[in-house]
Order: sequence, then structure tokens, then C-alpha cells
Amino acid sequence: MSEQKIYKPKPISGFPEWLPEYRAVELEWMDKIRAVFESYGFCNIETPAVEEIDALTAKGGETEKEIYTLTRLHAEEGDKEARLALHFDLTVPMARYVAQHFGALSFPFKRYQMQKSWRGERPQKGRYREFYQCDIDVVNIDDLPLHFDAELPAVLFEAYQKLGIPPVELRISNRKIIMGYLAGLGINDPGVVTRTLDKLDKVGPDGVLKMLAAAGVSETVAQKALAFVNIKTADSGFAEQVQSLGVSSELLTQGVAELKFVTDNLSHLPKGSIVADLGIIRGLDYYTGTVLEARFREGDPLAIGGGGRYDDLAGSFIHQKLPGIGVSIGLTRLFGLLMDKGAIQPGSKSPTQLLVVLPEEARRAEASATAQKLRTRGYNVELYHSDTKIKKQLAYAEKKGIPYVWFPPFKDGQPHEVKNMKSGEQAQADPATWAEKK
RNA sequence: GCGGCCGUAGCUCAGUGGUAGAGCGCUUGGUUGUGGUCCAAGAUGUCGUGGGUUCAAUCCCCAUCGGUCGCCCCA
Repeated sequence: MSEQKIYKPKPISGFPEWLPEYRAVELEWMDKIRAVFESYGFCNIETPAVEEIDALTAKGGETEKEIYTLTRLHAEEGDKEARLALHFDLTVPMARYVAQHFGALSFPFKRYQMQKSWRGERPQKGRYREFYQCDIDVVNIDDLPLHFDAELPAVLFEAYQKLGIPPVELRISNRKIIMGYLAGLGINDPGVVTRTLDKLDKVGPDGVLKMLAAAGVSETVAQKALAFVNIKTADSGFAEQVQSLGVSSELLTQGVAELKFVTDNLSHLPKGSIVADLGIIRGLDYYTGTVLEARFREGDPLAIGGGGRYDDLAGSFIHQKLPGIGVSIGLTRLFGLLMDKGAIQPGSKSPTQLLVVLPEEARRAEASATAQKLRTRGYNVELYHSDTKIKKQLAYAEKKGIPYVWFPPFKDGQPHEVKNMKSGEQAQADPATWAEKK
């Protein structure tokens, strides 16, 4: 034993990591999500972890103060790296990417990205400082058919379905509706009002009214706004309810028509999975039309995904009008929430399917060749690392959850044998022909 | 940036003003080529860090760092 001082390892808040058996599940999820995205023709890109600070902040907004910037430990004044920072989402990097490779891309550009993002905020339940997001976006030049506003939520929903998690619902609205409505009410600072209304789930109607009063909104207007965001319908019935509130504006009418189109085109999804919810507003200020949030139908009201339409995402990067719509799965949040509830069934601790026993050092060459033979036939095979007791070698397989143990000949002329660890059965086998019984 | 709670073996935690324990895990053994159960033995801690009070502090006080939950904001 060394006398070396140890640095006691500790978790870093907001930077999650999982044991192999759980990471295996996370990887499986990513494969499934990816398969759904590709089945709709989305291609993959990966952008660097870092962007220039100027690129990240080009759009402005609240997220700015959460950006992690990059410096070298021994940075000197005027260090060039100081202009770099970690991206806080995948949308801004995509916008930059599209603008940069504009001439080489084909439009509508449909891409997905599954990468980590970083935000320097205080972690809490379902909230991390390093997290995976799985984004899909469609970007086009000048105009983007409304049809995509229905297709992307459908893709998102299908991805959730494939994961085998508790039922998810998509709550959909359209920014034009709330903006048109508030304008009709004569509210000139929709930012404060929408942010307050967005908290309805958390603070309740009374809380919202109080906060609105504090923001200088009159009681009657506040009541109307509250009635508005309470509108939730499983189909296009919201349209009548909006009309009955007696406010009208061109923007409002347009928004209602768009949302109606979207809900109508999503009516094929299972009952209860789509809700037109005018209380969905969403913080990100680049959204201009359809907005949506995904959450579990029961339990935590936290968003496990979301997205929306933006009229002009890359406007700060290129003189081209590039409207788009994107949705995103908050993979780490989704996974973390279910982990906390103990709802993730752990996978295997190791990908190994077969453990080849090493009977004695003198037989290593033969055991190694056996393992290699089985690998060429497509199995994941591990050769036990030392010639310790068979007992220990089996215990190792047991502990790692390796389903089969392969016994090469212990003496010349003996046959190979394979043992099924679950049933305990053991039988002669040939490495060239053995197959796992399903 | 702000507030509540917490910080004791690898993990989950108990405990006392006189320098520490349980369960799980880990290692070894229960002979000859076979695991999961059982039994036995064993290893492990500057009781987060710094300061103060005290004859004496893991326990009291202060600070600090870290964790966690919440606020702001957000997936």
C-alpha cells in the first residue's frame, strides 16, 4: 500500500454519470431515437462543443449568463481561446452551421443532432449542467410548409413511444395566438406577462394573478389572460373557446388557423397524447409560431422535450431568410427523472456474451484461439485474464451477468463445453457451429 | 445570485463532549475442473476543510467548501 495522498473523488453537481448497466440503457435509447429520426429522413451532424462567444450570444437572451466560457489554466492576457465558450443548446450551433455551409446544403435541410450541452445554472431535480439533447430541425429557404409543424411533433411522439417509458403527451400551442390575444387586450409588454403565465402550473391561478398585479396589469385584463391560458382541448375545440373570449386580431386568427391545422393533422395519434394547450408559451424568444412541450401524462409536470417554429433563425449569421421548426428530447432529464424514480430497468453490466475459461496458463493459446473463433462468428467474447480457480472464473461471469461460459478442453482430446449460467445446463459444443438457443 | 436541509468506511446510514459502529459491498478460506445460497475469517475511515470554546471535540459555535431541494431561468 502506498502512502500517497488521495484526492477523494466526489460527484460534481449537475454533471451526471451512470454505472455501466444504466449507461447501456441510455445508449440503447439513443439508438432507438436515432432510428426514428432517420426513418423520417433526418441526417446527422455533429458540431463542436465550443462556439465563439459572439456566435452564441448573437441572438441575445437570458441564457447568456449561463454560458461556460473557455480559458486555459495558464492563460495569458489576450489569449485567443478566451473568445470560445461551450454551447448551451444545439439550435444556435445548427443555425451557425447552416449559415456557414449554406451553399453546400440541400433544402429543406433536415438534420438531427444528439450531443451534450452545458449551462452554468444551479442544478436541481431534472436540471443538469451537462446534458444530452436529441434535436431534430427542418430549415428551409424563405418559406417552410406548415405541414412540418405537424410532422415533427409526430416524430417526437414516435421516439418517446419507442423508448417504452410511461405515456407522454404533447401540449401544443401557437405563439401567434397568445401574442395576438395580448395585443388585443392592449398589453404592451408581453414578455413579463407570458413569463408569468408560464408559471401557472407552479404557482397556481392566484399566484399568477398576484404576480400580474405586481407587474402593473389590471385585474380584468389579468383575469382574461388567465382564462385564456387555461384553455385546453383534446382537439380543435379551442378555436371556439378563443372566439368566445371576444378579442380579435389578425395575428390571433392566423395563429388559431395554424394550430387547428396542426392538431387536425395529429389526430391519428393515440387519444390523449395531443393537447391543444394555450398555456404553453415557452421561454425561448426565437419561437414565432407553433410551440410545444412534451411531458409525462402523469406525475412530474416537468417538460421532457419541446420545440417550436422560428421564422428566421440564422438571421444574425446570414442575409437569407431561413425559417424552421425543431423539436428536442431532453434525454438526460428524461433519463434522470426515471432513474430517480427507480423506473429504469438496468441493462447488462457488460456486453460480453461468452466468457472463455482459461484452464491453465499452458493452454492460453488454445483458449485465446477459441475466443477469437467465436468472435469471428459475431459473438462478444472475453477470455478470462488469469488461470485462477474455475470457481473464481465462474463467479466473475456471474457477477458481470455474462450469460454463457465456454470451457475449452482441459486436456488434449477433450471436447469443448458450454454452460448456460441461467439454467446451469452444460453441454459439449463446437466453437465453429455453436449457436445461442433463443 | 438568493433561501431551506445535509456532509461519519466503496455504498446506505446509526452514534457519543473523552479520537467510532451496523448492513450491504470487497478480499480470503470451506482441498481435487464449476457460479448464484450458506458458514467462517479479514481489510478499510486525518467522522468534508479551517478556526474557536473546552482539560478534552466527530459531537457545541463560527467560517469555508461541497452535496441536495427550491427561487430566478430553463430540457
